[in-house]
Amino acid sequence: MLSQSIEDYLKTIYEVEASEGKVSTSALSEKLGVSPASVTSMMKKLSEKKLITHKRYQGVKLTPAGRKIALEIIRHHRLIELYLKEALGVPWDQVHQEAEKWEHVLSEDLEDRIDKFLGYPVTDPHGSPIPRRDGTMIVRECDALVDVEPETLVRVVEVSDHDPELLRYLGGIGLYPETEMTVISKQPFKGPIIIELTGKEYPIGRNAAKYILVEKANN
Amino acid sequence: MLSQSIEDYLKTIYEVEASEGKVSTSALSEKLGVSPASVTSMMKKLSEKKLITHKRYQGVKLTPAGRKIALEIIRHHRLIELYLKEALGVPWDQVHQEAEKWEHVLSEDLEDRIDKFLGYPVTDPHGSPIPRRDGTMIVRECDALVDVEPETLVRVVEVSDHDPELLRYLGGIGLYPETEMTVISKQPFKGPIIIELTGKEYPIGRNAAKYILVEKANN
DNA sequence: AAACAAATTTAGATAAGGCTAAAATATTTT
DNA sequence: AAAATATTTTAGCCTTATCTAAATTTGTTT
Repeated sequence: MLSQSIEDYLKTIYEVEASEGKVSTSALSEKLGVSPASVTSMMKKLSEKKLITHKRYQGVKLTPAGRKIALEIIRHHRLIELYLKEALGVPWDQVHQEAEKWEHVLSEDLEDRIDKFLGYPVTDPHGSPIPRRDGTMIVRECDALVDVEPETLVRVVEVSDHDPELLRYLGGIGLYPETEMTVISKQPFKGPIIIELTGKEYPIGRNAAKYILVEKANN
Repeated sequence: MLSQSIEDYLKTIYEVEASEGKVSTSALSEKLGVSPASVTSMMKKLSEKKLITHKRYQGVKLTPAGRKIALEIIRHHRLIELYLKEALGVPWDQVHQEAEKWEHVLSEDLEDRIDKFLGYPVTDPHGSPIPRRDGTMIVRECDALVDVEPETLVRVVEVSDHDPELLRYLGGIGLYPETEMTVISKQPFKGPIIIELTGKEYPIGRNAAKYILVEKANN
Protein backbone atom coordinates (compact mmCIF):
# COMPACT_ATOMS: atom_id res chain seq x y z
CA MET A 1 0.00 0.00 0.00
CA LEU A 2 1.22 3.47 -0.92
CA SER A 3 0.88 6.51 1.30
CA GLN A 4 -1.47 9.30 0.38
CA SER A 5 1.55 11.51 -0.06
CA ILE A 6 3.14 9.21 -2.62
CA GLU A 7 -0.14 8.96 -4.49
CA ASP A 8 -0.38 12.73 -4.63
CA TYR A 9 3.14 13.06 -5.97
CA LEU A 10 2.56 10.48 -8.70
CA LYS A 11 -0.70 12.07 -9.75
CA THR A 12 0.89 15.50 -9.89
CA ILE A 13 3.88 14.23 -11.84
CA TYR A 14 1.48 12.73 -14.35
CA GLU A 15 -0.43 15.98 -14.70
CA VAL A 16 2.66 18.13 -15.09
CA GLU A 17 4.10 15.67 -17.60
CA ALA A 18 0.87 15.87 -19.61
CA SER A 19 0.56 19.63 -19.55
CA GLU A 20 4.16 20.81 -19.64
CA GLY A 21 6.15 17.87 -20.93
CA LYS A 22 9.02 18.33 -18.54
CA VAL A 23 8.62 17.75 -14.83
CA SER A 24 10.83 20.00 -12.74
CA THR A 25 11.32 20.05 -9.00
CA SER A 26 9.98 23.57 -8.80
CA ALA A 27 6.83 22.76 -10.75
CA LEU A 28 6.05 19.93 -8.35
CA SER A 29 6.93 22.08 -5.37
CA GLU A 30 4.49 24.69 -6.52
CA LYS A 31 1.61 22.37 -7.42
CA LEU A 32 1.94 20.29 -4.29
CA GLY A 33 2.48 23.23 -1.97
CA VAL A 34 5.65 21.84 -0.41
CA SER A 35 9.23 23.09 -0.44
CA PRO A 36 11.60 22.13 -3.28
CA ALA A 37 13.73 20.26 -0.77
CA SER A 38 10.78 18.07 0.17
CA VAL A 39 10.22 17.29 -3.49
CA THR A 40 13.82 16.21 -3.95
CA SER A 41 13.69 13.85 -1.01
CA MET A 42 10.46 12.32 -2.22
CA MET A 43 11.95 11.92 -5.71
CA LYS A 44 14.69 9.88 -4.13
CA LYS A 45 12.15 7.62 -2.52
CA LEU A 46 10.06 7.21 -5.66
CA SER A 47 13.20 6.36 -7.63
CA GLU A 48 14.07 3.64 -5.17
CA LYS A 49 10.58 2.23 -5.59
CA LYS A 50 11.08 2.34 -9.39
CA LEU A 51 8.04 4.53 -9.89
CA ILE A 52 9.99 7.32 -11.56
CA THR A 53 13.39 7.85 -13.14
CA HIS A 54 15.30 10.80 -11.83
CA LYS A 55 18.43 12.42 -13.26
CA ARG A 56 19.98 14.82 -10.79
CA TYR A 57 19.15 18.42 -11.70
CA GLN A 58 17.21 17.23 -14.77
CA GLY A 59 13.67 16.53 -13.67
CA VAL A 60 11.76 13.27 -13.49
CA LYS A 61 9.74 10.86 -15.60
CA LEU A 62 7.19 8.26 -14.62
CA THR A 63 8.03 4.61 -15.22
CA PRO A 64 5.22 2.43 -16.60
CA ALA A 65 4.56 1.23 -13.03
CA GLY A 66 4.40 4.81 -11.74
CA ARG A 67 2.13 5.88 -14.58
CA LYS A 68 -0.24 3.01 -13.88
CA ILE A 69 -0.62 4.10 -10.27
CA ALA A 70 -1.05 7.75 -11.25
CA LEU A 71 -3.83 6.78 -13.63
CA GLU A 72 -5.54 4.68 -11.00
CA ILE A 73 -5.69 7.68 -8.69
CA ILE A 74 -6.87 9.94 -11.48
CA ARG A 75 -9.53 7.35 -12.30
CA HIS A 76 -10.70 7.43 -8.71
CA HIS A 77 -10.70 11.20 -8.72
CA ARG A 78 -12.73 11.58 -11.88
CA LEU A 79 -15.22 8.84 -11.13
CA ILE A 80 -15.82 10.41 -7.75
CA GLU A 81 -16.28 13.87 -9.25
CA LEU A 82 -18.91 12.60 -11.64
CA TYR A 83 -20.54 10.46 -9.00
CA LEU A 84 -20.90 13.32 -6.56
CA LYS A 85 -22.49 15.48 -9.21
CA GLU A 86 -24.86 12.82 -10.55
CA ALA A 87 -25.84 11.06 -7.36
CA LEU A 88 -25.76 13.82 -4.80
CA GLY A 89 -26.03 17.00 -6.83
CA VAL A 90 -22.73 18.46 -5.68
CA PRO A 91 -22.03 21.52 -7.87
CA TRP A 92 -19.18 21.11 -10.34
CA ASP A 93 -16.98 23.67 -8.65
CA GLN A 94 -17.01 21.68 -5.40
CA VAL A 95 -16.53 18.12 -6.60
CA HIS A 96 -12.77 18.53 -6.99
CA GLN A 97 -11.90 19.22 -3.37
CA GLU A 98 -14.15 16.42 -2.19
CA ALA A 99 -12.59 13.96 -4.65
CA GLU A 100 -9.12 15.10 -3.66
CA LYS A 101 -9.57 13.47 -0.27
CA TRP A 102 -11.84 10.54 -1.08
CA GLU A 103 -9.74 9.28 -4.00
CA HIS A 104 -7.10 7.92 -1.62
CA VAL A 105 -9.44 5.72 0.38
CA LEU A 106 -11.71 4.32 -2.33
CA SER A 107 -11.69 0.53 -2.51
CA GLU A 108 -11.62 -1.28 -5.84
CA ASP A 109 -14.99 -2.77 -5.05
CA LEU A 110 -16.61 0.60 -4.49
CA GLU A 111 -14.85 1.99 -7.55
CA ASP A 112 -16.53 -0.70 -9.63
CA ARG A 113 -19.93 -0.07 -8.10
CA ILE A 114 -19.68 3.63 -8.82
CA ASP A 115 -18.51 2.95 -12.37
CA LYS A 116 -21.48 0.66 -12.92
CA PHE A 117 -23.92 3.10 -11.33
CA LEU A 118 -22.75 5.79 -13.73
CA GLY A 119 -23.03 3.47 -16.74
CA TYR A 120 -19.29 3.21 -17.37
CA PRO A 121 -18.76 6.89 -18.20
CA VAL A 122 -15.83 8.17 -20.24
CA THR A 123 -15.56 11.76 -18.98
CA ASP A 124 -15.92 13.60 -15.68
CA PRO A 125 -18.02 16.75 -15.11
CA HIS A 126 -15.22 18.95 -16.44
CA GLY A 127 -14.88 16.90 -19.61
CA SER A 128 -11.64 15.20 -18.58
CA PRO A 129 -11.35 11.61 -19.77
CA ILE A 130 -11.68 8.92 -17.09
CA PRO A 131 -8.83 6.39 -17.27
CA ARG A 132 -9.97 2.79 -17.69
CA ARG A 133 -9.29 0.14 -15.07
CA ASP A 134 -6.47 -1.27 -17.20
CA GLY A 135 -4.52 1.98 -16.98
CA THR A 136 -5.26 3.27 -20.46
CA MET A 137 -6.86 6.62 -21.22
CA ILE A 138 -8.29 8.08 -24.40
CA VAL A 139 -7.02 11.60 -24.96
CA ARG A 140 -9.02 13.85 -27.29
CA GLU A 141 -7.36 16.26 -29.67
CA CYS A 142 -8.23 19.81 -28.78
CA ASP A 143 -7.02 23.39 -28.56
CA ALA A 144 -6.96 25.92 -25.78
CA LEU A 145 -9.63 28.56 -26.27
CA VAL A 146 -6.93 31.21 -26.06
CA ASP A 147 -5.40 29.93 -29.31
CA VAL A 148 -8.58 29.83 -31.40
CA GLU A 149 -9.02 32.36 -34.22
CA PRO A 150 -12.04 34.69 -33.99
CA GLU A 151 -15.20 33.86 -35.98
CA THR A 152 -14.86 30.18 -35.20
CA LEU A 153 -17.66 27.94 -33.96
CA VAL A 154 -16.26 25.65 -31.29
CA ARG A 155 -17.46 22.98 -28.90
CA VAL A 156 -16.14 22.92 -25.32
CA VAL A 157 -14.27 19.71 -24.61
CA GLU A 158 -12.77 20.24 -21.20
CA VAL A 159 -12.40 22.83 -18.45
CA SER A 160 -9.70 22.62 -15.83
CA ASP A 161 -11.10 21.76 -12.42
CA HIS A 162 -8.48 23.54 -10.36
CA ASP A 163 -10.13 26.93 -9.90
CA PRO A 164 -13.60 26.83 -8.30
CA GLU A 165 -14.21 30.50 -8.98
CA LEU A 166 -13.68 30.08 -12.71
CA LEU A 167 -16.00 27.08 -12.70
CA ARG A 168 -18.72 29.07 -10.95
CA TYR A 169 -18.40 31.87 -13.50
CA LEU A 170 -18.53 29.48 -16.44
CA GLY A 171 -21.41 27.55 -14.94
CA GLY A 172 -23.20 30.86 -14.46
CA ILE A 173 -23.04 31.68 -18.16
CA GLY A 174 -23.91 28.11 -19.12
CA LEU A 175 -20.50 27.07 -20.39
CA TYR A 176 -19.98 23.34 -19.85
CA PRO A 177 -18.35 20.50 -21.79
CA GLU A 178 -20.32 19.87 -25.01
CA THR A 179 -21.54 23.48 -25.07
CA GLU A 180 -21.15 25.08 -28.51
CA MET A 181 -20.17 28.73 -28.82
CA THR A 182 -18.62 31.20 -31.20
CA VAL A 183 -15.37 33.03 -30.62
CA ILE A 184 -16.24 36.61 -31.56
CA SER A 185 -13.01 38.47 -31.03
CA LYS A 186 -9.79 38.69 -29.09
CA GLN A 187 -9.43 42.12 -27.53
CA PRO A 188 -6.02 43.71 -28.03
CA PHE A 189 -3.39 44.30 -25.35
CA LYS A 190 -3.96 40.89 -23.78
CA GLY A 191 -7.57 41.76 -23.26
CA PRO A 192 -10.30 39.16 -22.92
CA ILE A 193 -11.67 36.83 -25.53
CA ILE A 194 -15.30 37.52 -26.37
CA ILE A 195 -17.52 34.54 -26.96
CA GLU A 196 -21.13 34.22 -27.95
CA LEU A 197 -23.31 31.66 -26.26
CA THR A 198 -27.10 31.32 -26.53
CA GLY A 199 -27.29 34.71 -28.15
CA LYS A 200 -25.32 36.60 -25.54
CA GLU A 201 -21.71 37.76 -25.48
CA TYR A 202 -19.36 37.16 -22.60
CA PRO A 203 -15.73 38.06 -21.93
CA ILE A 204 -13.25 35.35 -20.95
CA GLY A 205 -9.86 36.43 -19.62
CA ARG A 206 -6.82 35.19 -21.55
CA ASN A 207 -5.55 33.31 -18.56
CA ALA A 208 -8.86 31.57 -18.01
CA ALA A 209 -9.00 30.79 -21.73
CA LYS A 210 -5.84 28.72 -21.40
CA TYR A 211 -7.78 26.35 -19.20
CA ILE A 212 -10.74 25.92 -21.52
CA LEU A 213 -10.14 23.28 -24.17
CA VAL A 214 -12.26 23.25 -27.29
CA GLU A 215 -12.57 21.57 -30.69
CA LYS A 216 -13.86 23.02 -33.93
CA ALA A 217 -17.56 22.32 -34.33
CA ASN A 218 -18.85 21.10 -37.74
CA ASN A 219 -20.21 24.26 -39.48
CA MET B 1 -8.09 19.96 12.09
CA LEU B 2 -7.53 16.71 13.93
CA SER B 3 -5.44 13.85 12.60
CA GLN B 4 -7.07 10.66 11.53
CA SER B 5 -5.29 8.95 14.37
CA ILE B 6 -6.77 11.28 16.97
CA GLU B 7 -10.22 10.79 15.50
CA ASP B 8 -9.82 7.05 15.73
CA TYR B 9 -8.76 7.23 19.36
CA LEU B 10 -11.69 9.43 20.31
CA LYS B 11 -14.16 7.21 18.53
CA THR B 12 -12.75 4.11 20.18
CA ILE B 13 -12.75 5.72 23.61
CA TYR B 14 -16.40 6.55 23.11
CA GLU B 15 -17.24 3.02 22.09
CA VAL B 16 -15.36 1.41 24.97
CA GLU B 17 -16.91 3.87 27.41
CA ALA B 18 -20.36 2.94 26.11
CA SER B 19 -19.86 -0.82 26.16
CA GLU B 20 -17.61 -1.34 29.17
CA GLY B 21 -17.98 1.79 31.25
CA LYS B 22 -14.32 2.04 32.12
CA VAL B 23 -11.72 2.85 29.48
CA SER B 24 -8.38 1.21 30.19
CA THR B 25 -5.13 1.58 28.32
CA SER B 26 -5.14 -2.10 27.46
CA ALA B 27 -8.68 -2.03 26.06
CA LEU B 28 -7.73 0.80 23.72
CA SER B 29 -4.47 -0.88 22.84
CA GLU B 30 -6.37 -3.99 21.84
CA LYS B 31 -9.18 -2.29 19.89
CA LEU B 32 -6.85 0.07 18.05
CA GLY B 33 -4.20 -2.53 17.35
CA VAL B 34 -1.36 -0.47 18.82
CA SER B 35 0.95 -1.04 21.78
CA PRO B 36 -0.07 0.08 25.27
CA ALA B 37 2.83 2.52 25.25
CA SER B 38 1.45 4.19 22.15
CA VAL B 39 -1.90 4.56 23.85
CA THR B 40 -0.34 6.21 26.87
CA SER B 41 1.49 8.75 24.78
CA MET B 42 -1.64 9.58 22.81
CA MET B 43 -3.58 9.94 26.07
CA LYS B 44 -1.09 12.56 27.10
CA LYS B 45 -1.67 14.48 23.90
CA LEU B 46 -5.46 14.23 24.11
CA SER B 47 -5.34 15.45 27.71
CA GLU B 48 -3.36 18.49 26.68
CA LYS B 49 -5.98 19.21 24.05
CA LYS B 50 -8.67 18.87 26.76
CA LEU B 51 -10.45 16.15 24.83
CA ILE B 52 -10.14 13.60 27.62
CA THR B 53 -9.33 13.54 31.33
CA HIS B 54 -6.64 11.11 32.30
CA LYS B 55 -5.67 9.97 35.80
CA ARG B 56 -2.38 8.12 35.74
CA TYR B 57 -2.94 4.37 35.97
CA GLN B 58 -6.71 4.91 36.18
CA GLY B 59 -8.03 5.05 32.64
CA VAL B 60 -9.58 7.92 30.74
CA LYS B 61 -12.87 9.75 30.20
CA LEU B 62 -14.05 11.94 27.36
CA THR B 63 -14.65 15.60 28.07
CA PRO B 64 -17.75 17.12 26.49
CA ALA B 65 -15.54 18.49 23.71
CA GLY B 66 -14.00 15.08 23.12
CA ARG B 67 -17.39 13.38 23.14
CA LYS B 68 -18.72 15.83 20.60
CA ILE B 69 -15.91 15.00 18.21
CA ALA B 70 -16.29 11.26 18.78
CA LEU B 71 -19.98 11.52 17.94
CA GLU B 72 -19.27 13.51 14.81
CA ILE B 73 -17.02 10.74 13.56
CA ILE B 74 -19.53 8.08 14.53
CA ARG B 75 -22.20 10.06 12.70
CA HIS B 76 -20.03 10.10 9.60
CA HIS B 77 -19.39 6.40 9.94
CA ARG B 78 -23.02 5.40 10.29
CA LEU B 79 -24.38 7.72 7.64
CA ILE B 80 -21.79 6.36 5.25
CA GLU B 81 -22.65 2.76 6.08
CA LEU B 82 -26.31 3.35 5.38
CA TYR B 83 -25.58 5.40 2.29
CA LEU B 84 -23.37 2.73 0.76
CA LYS B 85 -26.01 0.11 1.33
CA GLU B 86 -28.94 2.19 0.04
CA ALA B 87 -27.32 4.02 -2.83
CA LEU B 88 -24.78 1.54 -4.09
CA GLY B 89 -25.97 -1.79 -2.78
CA VAL B 90 -22.87 -2.56 -0.76
CA PRO B 91 -23.65 -5.63 1.39
CA TRP B 92 -23.98 -4.95 5.10
CA ASP B 93 -20.91 -6.96 6.02
CA GLN B 94 -18.72 -4.71 3.85
CA VAL B 95 -19.97 -1.25 4.66
CA HIS B 96 -18.00 -1.02 7.89
CA GLN B 97 -14.52 -1.24 6.42
CA GLU B 98 -15.40 1.22 3.68
CA ALA B 99 -16.83 3.71 6.20
CA GLU B 100 -13.80 3.27 8.43
CA LYS B 101 -11.67 5.09 5.87
CA TRP B 102 -14.15 7.49 4.33
CA GLU B 103 -15.43 8.84 7.66
CA HIS B 104 -12.23 10.84 8.17
CA VAL B 105 -12.43 12.77 4.91
CA LEU B 106 -16.14 13.51 4.65
CA SER B 107 -16.94 17.23 4.45
CA GLU B 108 -19.83 18.73 6.38
CA ASP B 109 -21.48 19.67 3.12
CA LEU B 110 -21.40 16.13 1.79
CA GLU B 111 -22.53 14.80 5.16
CA ASP B 112 -25.62 16.99 4.88
CA ARG B 113 -26.31 15.91 1.32
CA ILE B 114 -26.10 12.26 2.27
CA ASP B 115 -28.31 12.83 5.31
CA LYS B 116 -30.90 14.50 3.11
CA PHE B 117 -30.66 11.84 0.41
CA LEU B 118 -31.41 9.20 3.04
CA GLY B 119 -34.33 11.16 4.46
CA TYR B 120 -32.66 12.00 7.77
CA PRO B 121 -32.38 8.42 9.00
CA VAL B 122 -32.04 7.50 12.66
CA THR B 123 -30.26 4.14 12.41
CA ASP B 124 -27.56 2.55 10.28
CA PRO B 125 -27.80 -0.87 8.55
CA HIS B 126 -26.82 -2.65 11.76
CA GLY B 127 -29.46 -0.84 13.79
CA SER B 128 -27.04 1.48 15.56
CA PRO B 129 -28.40 4.95 16.18
CA ILE B 130 -26.96 7.75 14.07
CA PRO B 131 -25.86 10.72 16.21
CA ARG B 132 -27.48 14.01 15.24
CA ARG B 133 -25.49 16.95 13.96
CA ASP B 134 -25.73 18.65 17.34
CA GLY B 135 -23.84 15.81 19.03
CA THR B 136 -26.80 14.13 20.70
CA MET B 137 -27.75 10.49 20.20
CA ILE B 138 -30.86 8.57 21.14
CA VAL B 139 -29.96 5.28 22.78
CA ARG B 140 -32.57 2.54 22.83
CA GLU B 141 -33.03 0.27 25.83
CA CYS B 142 -32.24 -3.29 24.91
CA ASP B 143 -30.72 -6.57 26.05
CA ALA B 144 -28.04 -8.80 24.61
CA LEU B 145 -29.56 -11.91 23.03
CA VAL B 146 -27.33 -14.01 25.26
CA ASP B 147 -29.20 -12.76 28.34
CA VAL B 148 -32.74 -13.40 27.14
CA GLU B 149 -34.79 -16.20 28.74
CA PRO B 150 -35.99 -18.98 26.45
CA GLU B 151 -39.57 -18.90 25.12
CA THR B 152 -39.40 -15.16 24.58
CA LEU B 153 -40.48 -13.36 21.43
CA VAL B 154 -37.95 -10.65 20.68
CA ARG B 155 -37.25 -8.05 18.03
CA VAL B 156 -33.68 -7.44 16.85
CA VAL B 157 -32.56 -3.91 17.60
CA GLU B 158 -28.89 -3.88 16.71
CA VAL B 159 -26.06 -6.12 15.55
CA SER B 160 -22.42 -5.23 16.05
CA ASP B 161 -20.73 -4.35 12.78
CA HIS B 162 -17.25 -5.45 13.72
CA ASP B 163 -17.29 -9.05 12.46
CA PRO B 164 -18.11 -9.42 8.75
CA GLU B 165 -18.35 -13.18 9.03
CA LEU B 166 -21.05 -12.98 11.69
CA LEU B 167 -22.94 -10.46 9.58
CA ARG B 168 -22.83 -12.75 6.58
CA TYR B 169 -24.17 -15.64 8.64
CA LEU B 170 -26.96 -13.55 10.11
CA GLY B 171 -27.84 -12.06 6.76
CA GLY B 172 -27.95 -15.58 5.36
CA ILE B 173 -30.62 -16.65 7.82
CA GLY B 174 -32.52 -13.39 7.42
CA LEU B 175 -31.65 -11.88 10.77
CA TYR B 176 -31.56 -8.07 10.53
CA PRO B 177 -32.63 -5.16 12.73
CA GLU B 178 -36.43 -5.17 13.11
CA THR B 179 -36.58 -8.92 12.51
CA GLU B 180 -38.77 -10.72 15.08
CA MET B 181 -37.80 -14.15 16.36
CA THR B 182 -38.33 -16.49 19.28
CA VAL B 183 -35.63 -17.67 21.63
CA ILE B 184 -36.26 -21.40 21.84
CA SER B 185 -33.57 -22.61 24.21
CA LYS B 186 -30.10 -22.11 25.55
CA GLN B 187 -28.05 -25.26 25.17
CA PRO B 188 -26.14 -26.28 28.29
CA PHE B 189 -22.36 -26.17 28.77
CA LYS B 190 -22.08 -22.79 27.05
CA GLY B 191 -23.70 -24.26 23.97
CA PRO B 192 -25.49 -22.16 21.41
CA ILE B 193 -28.77 -20.33 21.74
CA ILE B 194 -31.46 -21.72 19.48
CA ILE B 195 -33.75 -19.23 17.82
CA GLU B 196 -36.75 -19.63 15.57
CA LEU B 197 -37.16 -17.36 12.60
CA THR B 198 -39.67 -17.71 9.76
CA GLY B 199 -40.49 -21.21 10.92
CA LYS B 200 -36.94 -22.52 11.03
CA GLU B 201 -34.55 -23.02 13.92
CA TYR B 202 -30.99 -21.75 13.93
CA PRO B 203 -28.13 -21.95 16.43
CA ILE B 204 -26.37 -18.76 17.55
CA GLY B 205 -23.10 -19.12 19.49
CA ARG B 206 -23.03 -17.53 22.93
CA ASN B 207 -20.27 -15.20 21.93
CA ALA B 208 -22.11 -14.04 18.84
CA ALA B 209 -25.24 -13.62 20.95
CA LYS B 210 -23.46 -10.99 23.02
CA TYR B 211 -23.29 -8.82 19.94
CA ILE B 212 -26.96 -9.11 19.02
CA LEU B 213 -29.13 -6.64 20.89
CA VAL B 214 -32.85 -7.25 21.14
CA GLU B 215 -35.97 -5.94 22.84
CA LYS B 216 -39.06 -7.86 23.95
CA ALA B 217 -41.70 -7.84 21.25
CA ASN B 218 -45.34 -7.09 22.22
CA ASN B 219 -47.06 -10.50 22.64
C1' DA C 1 1.39 -7.61 54.73
C1' DA C 2 4.72 -9.27 51.68
C1' DA C 3 5.32 -11.22 47.30
C1' DC C 4 3.89 -11.92 42.83
C1' DA C 5 1.44 -10.79 38.66
C1' DA C 6 -0.75 -7.65 35.68
C1' DA C 7 -1.37 -3.20 33.86
C1' DT C 8 0.54 1.25 32.88
C1' DT C 9 3.94 4.57 32.14
C1' DT C 10 8.59 6.27 30.97
C1' DA C 11 12.71 6.30 28.16
C1' DG C 12 14.68 6.07 24.05
C1' DA C 13 14.51 4.66 19.04
C1' DT C 14 12.56 4.61 14.32
C1' DA C 15 10.16 5.91 9.92
C1' DA C 16 7.47 9.40 7.16
C1' DG C 17 7.21 13.60 5.48
C1' DG C 18 7.76 18.05 6.10
C1' DC C 19 10.96 22.52 6.90
C1' DT C 20 15.16 26.06 6.55
C1' DA C 21 19.74 27.30 5.35
C1' DA C 22 23.69 26.38 2.82
C1' DA C 23 26.08 24.17 -1.02
C1' DA C 24 26.16 22.56 -5.72
C1' DT C 25 24.84 22.77 -10.40
C1' DA C 26 22.44 24.92 -14.52
C1' DT C 27 21.04 28.69 -17.05
C1' DT C 28 21.00 33.35 -18.51
C1' DT C 29 23.01 37.80 -18.99
C1' DT C 30 26.52 40.87 -19.82
C1' DA D 1 33.55 33.23 -21.24
C1' DA D 2 32.83 35.11 -16.90
C1' DA D 3 29.54 36.76 -13.78
C1' DA D 4 25.12 36.83 -12.03
C1' DT D 5 20.86 34.49 -11.26
C1' DA D 6 17.88 30.66 -10.75
C1' DT D 7 17.16 25.92 -9.75
C1' DT D 8 18.13 21.80 -7.36
C1' DT D 9 20.24 19.13 -3.93
C1' DT D 10 22.32 18.23 0.59
C1' DA D 11 22.60 18.61 5.52
C1' DG D 12 20.49 18.86 9.57
C1' DC D 13 16.30 19.52 12.29
C1' DC D 14 11.22 18.97 13.64
C1' DT D 15 6.69 16.62 14.41
C1' DT D 16 3.58 12.74 14.47
C1' DA D 17 2.72 8.29 15.54
C1' DT D 18 4.56 4.22 16.12
C1' DC D 19 7.65 0.56 18.58
C1' DT D 20 10.50 -2.22 22.40
C1' DA D 21 12.48 -2.63 26.82
C1' DA D 22 12.71 -1.19 31.39
C1' DA D 23 10.65 0.97 35.42
C1' DT D 24 6.64 1.99 38.13
C1' DT D 25 2.19 1.42 40.09
C1' DT D 26 -1.85 -1.27 41.11
C1' DG D 27 -4.24 -5.44 42.21
C1' DT D 28 -4.26 -10.19 43.80
C1' DT D 29 -2.58 -14.14 46.35
C1' DT D 30 -0.92 -16.54 49.73
